[in-house]
Amino acid sequence: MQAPIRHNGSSMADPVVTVSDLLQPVFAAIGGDGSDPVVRPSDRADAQVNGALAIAKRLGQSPRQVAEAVVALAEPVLAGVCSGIEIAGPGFLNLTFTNEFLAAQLASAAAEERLGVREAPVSKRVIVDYSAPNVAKEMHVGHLRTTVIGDSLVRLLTFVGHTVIRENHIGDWGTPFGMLIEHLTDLGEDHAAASLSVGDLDGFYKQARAKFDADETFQDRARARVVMLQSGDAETLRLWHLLVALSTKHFNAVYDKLGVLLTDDDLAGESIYNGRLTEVLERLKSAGLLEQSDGADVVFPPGFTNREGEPLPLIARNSVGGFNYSTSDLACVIDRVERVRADLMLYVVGAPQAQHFAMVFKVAEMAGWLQPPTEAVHVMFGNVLGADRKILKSRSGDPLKFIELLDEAIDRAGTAIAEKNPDLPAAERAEIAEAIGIGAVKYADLSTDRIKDYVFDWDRMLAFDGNTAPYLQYAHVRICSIFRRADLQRGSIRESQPPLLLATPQERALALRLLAFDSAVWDTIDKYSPHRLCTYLFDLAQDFTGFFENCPVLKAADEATKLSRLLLCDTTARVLEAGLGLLGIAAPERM
RNA sequence: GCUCCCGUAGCUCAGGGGAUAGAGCAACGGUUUCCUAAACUGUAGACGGAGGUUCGAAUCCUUCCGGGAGCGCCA
Repeated sequence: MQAPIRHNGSSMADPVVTVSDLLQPVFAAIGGDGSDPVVRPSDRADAQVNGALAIAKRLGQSPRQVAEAVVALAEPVLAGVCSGIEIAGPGFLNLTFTNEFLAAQLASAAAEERLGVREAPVSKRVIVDYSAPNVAKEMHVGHLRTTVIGDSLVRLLTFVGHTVIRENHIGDWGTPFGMLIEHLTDLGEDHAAASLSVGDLDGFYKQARAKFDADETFQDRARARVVMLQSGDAETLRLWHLLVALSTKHFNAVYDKLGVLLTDDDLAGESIYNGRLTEVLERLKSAGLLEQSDGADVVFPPGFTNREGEPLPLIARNSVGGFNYSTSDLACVIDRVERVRADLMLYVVGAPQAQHFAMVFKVAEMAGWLQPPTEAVHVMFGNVLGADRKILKSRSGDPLKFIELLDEAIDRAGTAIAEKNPDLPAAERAEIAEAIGIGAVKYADLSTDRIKDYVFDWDRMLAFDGNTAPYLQYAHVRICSIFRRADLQRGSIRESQPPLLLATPQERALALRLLAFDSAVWDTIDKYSPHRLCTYLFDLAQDFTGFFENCPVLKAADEATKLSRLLLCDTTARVLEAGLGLLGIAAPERM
């Protein structure tokens, strides 16, 4: 058997990557430097190579001839890798891999911790800005996408070797805090703390707002309190800290239940930039960017217009001398570039903010704070809709509370489990209900293209068929079940390294899919689109069940086949678990 | 009015220059002495319209039609 093809000791288990690598010199020889072989997975072969068509076009030659020239050079290079190279259609090459090659690549991937996924060529410092709830407000369904998508991106980027810094840009500053602090003093600290720790942040906020709207003297107190807060009055800051602490306790309860990585160490609220806002203004001024407009200090980035078709400014300081979130976001860019020394900043924030961030990034570029290769990306996303195709609301019309959403998910999952698998020990059931319920919510969110709105549907996300978390988790459970039946440790199969025999179409298909984990992860990272990983995992689960139905494992015809299939099972389980893990979803051993 | 995002099967979604556009639900069939049928499997069904670029377009460009969002001192 041929040794796995590897380069520089780095992981190269993905056949598409390996073959692309091998064909690079062949295409360079025929089409010149930079000719891309364009190797892709294919429905009608193990892989297809499309690059000959592009060369033919550039050289003005017949595609067929170019393809033949490629084949002539490629055959020796791909000896042992491909059992067949066929020219098809206008000039595609259809590749069929040898079983030996696939087995060797898969053995190589299975031997690795990262299951064949390539490490990032350059390790970057990446900031992922996500979740960003508001202090003294209940987290609601509007925070679902940013939290879940951001967390998955953190896991993915970490997995391939980047240094990832999580930043939770909580809304802990601004004019509402005057009214909130005054309401706090009215209630009395102890009473307020008690009521807030029960988790009724919205009630507190609404009471404060109602008082503010109805009572002029309260308004005056609130305004005065804002000034005290901004001037750093010690007592006011103490009360403010109290509000922040009570709120973050609530955030953490949600994060805990949701199973995301965010902790108090990741808090980077708006308030931390407060001391640097005048600096932003000065630096904009010395860069010659600052202009006066209607009494405000503004910057006019090119390419933005307002309703009247006039240039649209980014307002750095308003006409009464106040700063706003544009100023704060600019200070934030400076901080991330100059203090944190980030190479890449991901802002996981909803699509409605697209123009705001485009303007902030543009101004930061103009001021020279944001320069290549440092990059800021607005990872935007659409809304979560209800059955009526409007933004998801609770029965009362308020935004759906995040914590209630999660409780309902766990509750529904628990009911389903009790029904489908009543034999499960009660102690285990609660834990599994959480894995299934939370997984379902996260997967429903991650599995559609983030840019689009999606319709929130309990029945669909908790269904055990289709592109859902439970379906993927079930595939994993079935594998665990096989090993449990056989009373075998999964690790022992791995260590004994039995030869992989890919005799059936289902085994080959499964092996090919397992080897594509690398491409799937990188494709997901390149586009910051977790749904691509979801699609891959769903395909993997389907390939696995095809294998499961057609290829008996414990009752295989002979011992060698059994061991080979056990290794396929183990590797599948590991990829499923790792893949779900990258989405922040647990893979229980039974359900 | 301007700008951005989205229109793929009855429904919910993939595919974002390559061959015959993939799934899942729902519909109508078939499969359990067998590792969890929470599964597998067969049939039927689609690129909003019109132009253009290209050897090749669901994919890129223009335009129109539909849906959503944003457009100066809130965040």
